[in-house]
This record gives sequence, structure tokens and C-alpha cells, in this order.
Amino acid sequence: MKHNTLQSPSRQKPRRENLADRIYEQLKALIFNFQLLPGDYFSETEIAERFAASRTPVREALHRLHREQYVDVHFRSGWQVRPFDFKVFEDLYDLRILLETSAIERLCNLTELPACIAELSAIWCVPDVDRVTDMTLSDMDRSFHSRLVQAAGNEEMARIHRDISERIHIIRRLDFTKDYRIDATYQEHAAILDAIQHRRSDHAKYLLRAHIIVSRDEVRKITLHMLQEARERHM
Amino acid sequence: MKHNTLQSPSRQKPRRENLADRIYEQLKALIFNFQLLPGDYFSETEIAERFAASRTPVREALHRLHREQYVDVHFRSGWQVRPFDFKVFEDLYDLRILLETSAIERLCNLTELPACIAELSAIWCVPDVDRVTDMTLSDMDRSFHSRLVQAAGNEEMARIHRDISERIHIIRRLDFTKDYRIDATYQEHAAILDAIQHRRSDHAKYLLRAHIIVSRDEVRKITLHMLQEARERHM
DNA sequence: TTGCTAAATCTTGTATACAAGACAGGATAC
DNA sequence: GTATCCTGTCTTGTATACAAGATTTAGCAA
Repeated sequence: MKHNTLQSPSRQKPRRENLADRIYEQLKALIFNFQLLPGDYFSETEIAERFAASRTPVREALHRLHREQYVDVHFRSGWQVRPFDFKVFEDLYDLRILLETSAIERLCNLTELPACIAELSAIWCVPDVDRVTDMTLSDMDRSFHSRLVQAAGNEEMARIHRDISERIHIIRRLDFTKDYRIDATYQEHAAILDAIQHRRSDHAKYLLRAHIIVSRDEVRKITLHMLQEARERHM
Repeated sequence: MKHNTLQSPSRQKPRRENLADRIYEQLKALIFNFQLLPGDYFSETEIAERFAASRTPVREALHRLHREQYVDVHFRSGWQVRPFDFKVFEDLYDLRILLETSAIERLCNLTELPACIAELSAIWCVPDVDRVTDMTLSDMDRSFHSRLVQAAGNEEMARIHRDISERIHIIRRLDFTKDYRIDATYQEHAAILDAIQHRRSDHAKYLLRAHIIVSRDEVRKITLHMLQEARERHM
């Protein structure tokens, strides 16, 4: 193979929108919205017809979703939305706790905190009346935790944290339908930020762990509830 | 879209070998062996001709390598082996330390250790003469650390640990060319296993952290050395 | 009704054709 | 000499055709 037959492109192009990406996003949305249910079988042709595209970009999107554990491919027998696996979510939550407490540890060892922390405080450490809700609380919560990890400066940890947060998000959203969690979320985030700003590492980690475990337990209940409902539907 | 137009395939098929997977592996090998150098540009057609295949499976392999951070795609301007980024490897090492110390912590809290730990001891806690070397030390080392994380029981952590270990492996292999590291590796692994078996969590974590940091520093030196050589070649 | 066989249908995997744009190099204007 | 524009070549992105096999279903026998 000849090397360097291509010249170096002058600039990094902004990866203009392509069909495969669009289909990827929309397909993921279908899965997130339970329009494609865990366990459902479908074919590339079906998806291609639905999006008025050819199989090529659909395949690219599906293989990407496969790598990200959302769907499974069966050789010459179609695709399947990966069924919920209870343990996977438990494991992902534990991994989140690990990454986020590590981030807190690192942040608390800094003499000067990144500007990002002050920005988070401006969002979360506010009286009730100043609370903005242009995002859903679910998205705001995800953003809070992601930015916390990002602020610690390890890009790889941040990238993985984003990925697993998104995977959890499928089921996590369902939690925030309950109003009483809104106040609690604000208070808990504010307390965590406060502890970080006072460099109380262990306390911050303790608060965060408790905060995430509440989520995990809620999700556990939701999962059980969904399984129950699914069973009833099929009886 | 009609749901469930497909019936459930009776069995999980063993995903028979396909061309895209083969090309993916071979392409990764090319990158690992520095036959494709970081920074090199190439096109899908070149790769396809080299492997006597069409662009379709090549594209699938390349997109997979892209998601795994090995290559970059430039819109209508070819592909590029992602240049080495020093900080990425540093970050990956820190993530490894985090995952592995977490695994040790968990293992040390078990009343009964998984059988896997005894198996590892059988490999690493042996006198010099009993050392087997059917694998390269580099592969054995990777296997040791992966199995340690696997033993802790969190599948997601184990999966991510495997992925990052593989990414580090590109450069990590170069370290084990030095003979004096062989003895050290055996001793350090044995010491870590011993500490785990005696439930000395903090000590095991301390040993492991030191063990990985040595690797990281070696890699750092290698990277600097390679950069130096590359500079000299281009002068 | 039940069980078996074979063809018809449908699936993914792969090769190829086409489209739209990026890039290099040369011609041209000045 | 220098800058600009044009054109040909090469690139990836997308659509489509074909291959090989898995699944289903119709048909038939007992």
C-alpha cells in the first residue's frame, strides 16, 4: 500500500450532516421513546423505508447502535432492540459513582477550582424562584453530573461518563416525572457544590454517592414496575 | 413501521466470521505494528485494494476504528490514522488505575474470593523456573489486569477496562522489550495477589498504583523517544 | 391432527454504480 | 512574479444489485 498518497487536508472539516448520523439519532430516539421496545425485532429494510433512505446509511447507524449496546444483530435474521438487563443498569450506576467521586476527589485537591464549578453554582445554588426550567430537570441533572466530571480534566473519563449517562438516560428520564424529586435534586446538587467549594472531599463524595443511589433505587423500582406491566400485557 | 414482523430467531447465532470483522482486525494490526503510522493519510479504495475486497466492509471496519478513536475521517478527503496524543495516554492510565483499584477494593470486601484469583496466583506466584511464556509478557500482563477487574463482577467496568487496555497496548508493548521488567512484573503481580488474598485492600491498591505508574512513566519515555526519532527522520 | 420436506420469501453481507464536493495543478489575467 | 479561476481527478456518502443462507410456510403423507 502506498502511504501518503493523499495530501494533508488543510483544515478539519466540520463533518457536515450526513444521513447516517441523522438516522442514528432518530433511531436512538425511537428506542428512547419506547416506539421500538426492548426485544422488538426489525429489519434494515423496514428502517430504510421508514426513513426513505437506502440500507447503506441505515446499516451504518445500526452498527453504531450495536457497538453502543442498544441493538443486536442476528446473522441474516434481522435486528433486535436489546432487551433490558437489570444488572447492566446497576453496573452503570456503580461506574458513574466511581467516575464522579473520583472527579470530586480531584477537584477538591485543586487550589483553584475551574470556572465551570462557579457556573454550576449559579445554576443550582439559587432560591426556588430563580430556578429556570428551559431544559427538563432530567437533562439538567445529566448536564450537572457530566460537567462535574468534565471539570476534573480527564477527557477519557468524561467521554465514558457521557456515554454511560446516555445509556442510563433511557430509563432515568422516567424518574423525573415525580415532582417531589425536583426540590431534592436542587438541594442535593447545591450541597455537593458547596462541599466541593469548601474542599470537603469526603463529605462531597458521601453526598454524591447518596444522591446517585437514590436515582439507582428509583430506576430499580421503575424497572420492576415496567416488567410487571409488560407481564400483565402479555397475560 | 410494522413491529414484530420478524419472528424471534430460535438461537443466538455465533456471528460467523465476516469480511468486515477480518478487515477491522487486520487494519488494527497495521496500526499497532506501525505499518500505518499515526498521521498517515489513506483512502478507502487503497485499503479495499490491499485486502482484495470492496469498499463496503472496509468502510464498516474504518467507522468502527473511528468510534474507537484510532482513525479520523475527513469529509471527501480521505482517512487519517489519529496522531498520538500524549495526554490521552496519561488519561487512560489514570482511568485504569481508578478501575483497577476499585476492583481491588471490591474484591477485598468479599469473604470468599472468586476462583479466578487462585488461577491468577497459579500463574504469577511461582518460582522463576516455573514461569511459562507461551504468551508474550505484554499479553500476560494485560490479561492479569483484565481478569482482576473482571473478577470484581462489574461487567461494564470490565468492558471499558478491556477497551482502554487495548488502546494503551499500541504503545505499551514497546515497554516489555526490556528484560529487567520481566522479573519486576512477576514480583509486583505476585505481591498484589498476595495482598488481596490477605484482604489488605489499601496495601494492594498502593502496590497496583505504583505498578501502573511505572508502566505509565515507561510509556511516557517511549513516547518522547518516538517523537524525537520522528523529528530526526523529518529533518 | 401431526410431522416432515421443499420451495418461496426474507434476511444480512458484499460488490458496484452514481452523486456531490474537495483538492491539485495548470492556464490565464495583470 | 503573483493571484485567480477553471478543470480534471480523487474522495467519501448514498443507492442499488447480487450472493448466500436462515426462516417460514405451503404441501403432502401418515
